[in-house]
Amino acid sequence: MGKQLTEMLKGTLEGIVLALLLGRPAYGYEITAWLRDQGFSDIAEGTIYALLVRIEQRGLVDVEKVPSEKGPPRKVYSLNAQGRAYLEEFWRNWSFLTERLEQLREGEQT
Amino acid sequence: MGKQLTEMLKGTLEGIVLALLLGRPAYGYEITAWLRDQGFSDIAEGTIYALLVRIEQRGLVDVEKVPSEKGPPRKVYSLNAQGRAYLEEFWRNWSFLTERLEQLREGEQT
DNA sequence: ACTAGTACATAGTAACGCTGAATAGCGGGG
DNA sequence: CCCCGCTATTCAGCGTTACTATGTACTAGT
Repeated sequence: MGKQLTEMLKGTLEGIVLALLLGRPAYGYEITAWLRDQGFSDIAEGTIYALLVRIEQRGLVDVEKVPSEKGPPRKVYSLNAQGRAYLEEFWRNWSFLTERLEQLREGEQT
Repeated sequence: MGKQLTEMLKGTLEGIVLALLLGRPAYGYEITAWLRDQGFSDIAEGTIYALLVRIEQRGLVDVEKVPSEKGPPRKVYSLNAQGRAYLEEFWRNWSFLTERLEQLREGEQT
């Protein structure tokens, strides 16, 4: 992964995962695979698990342990009320940033 | 500044400053003031100066020392060829990110 | 027994932005 | 004169994040 994109992901990756969890509950391994599908070519598994631990400790998600037929039990995460509020704040901040950058980008071709 | 936005700025603030410098050369104090104007209400001065040192050491900008009538001499930064290339890469990465997030945000109201 | 695929966890590292303080030059008011 | 306020830059120390690399554990197929 490019160093630039890695830095940009800081703070954003969390929002991406929370947004995904708003749509449907999911577990770490699944999320990693989905991200790779989306073009985040080599996001390390460790990154996702660490992130999930963080958002769990902050009380943004509920966790349920679900046995799997193909390996160790899955920890299925789902967004709770606090997580939804946090996600909304994320979108507000994201909008703020994109607006500023859009302006900058347009001003460019003057 | 919100913690969320602080994290989102990582990697992005650098692009913002480079994009600004593409438009016109500027010095640290000026850049800080401009950012505050743009709504980045309390970006620390120290942050900008550290960032400027970084991009200078990476050879993305040229520096010229210009005496000031109102204080110590200014270090005026201007984007060079390498910096312009780096900025283009930044915009590519930024586009990638915004596209992914736009998709996620739309999928939300389903 | 060995391998591969599934699934989670963690210690150590690097990079970035923030906090808080220090330094330095110049102007004007008490 | 001296201190205050504005301009302008610098630096040490901190917290957070994503990456690297490795380890654990369960199941199925050979």
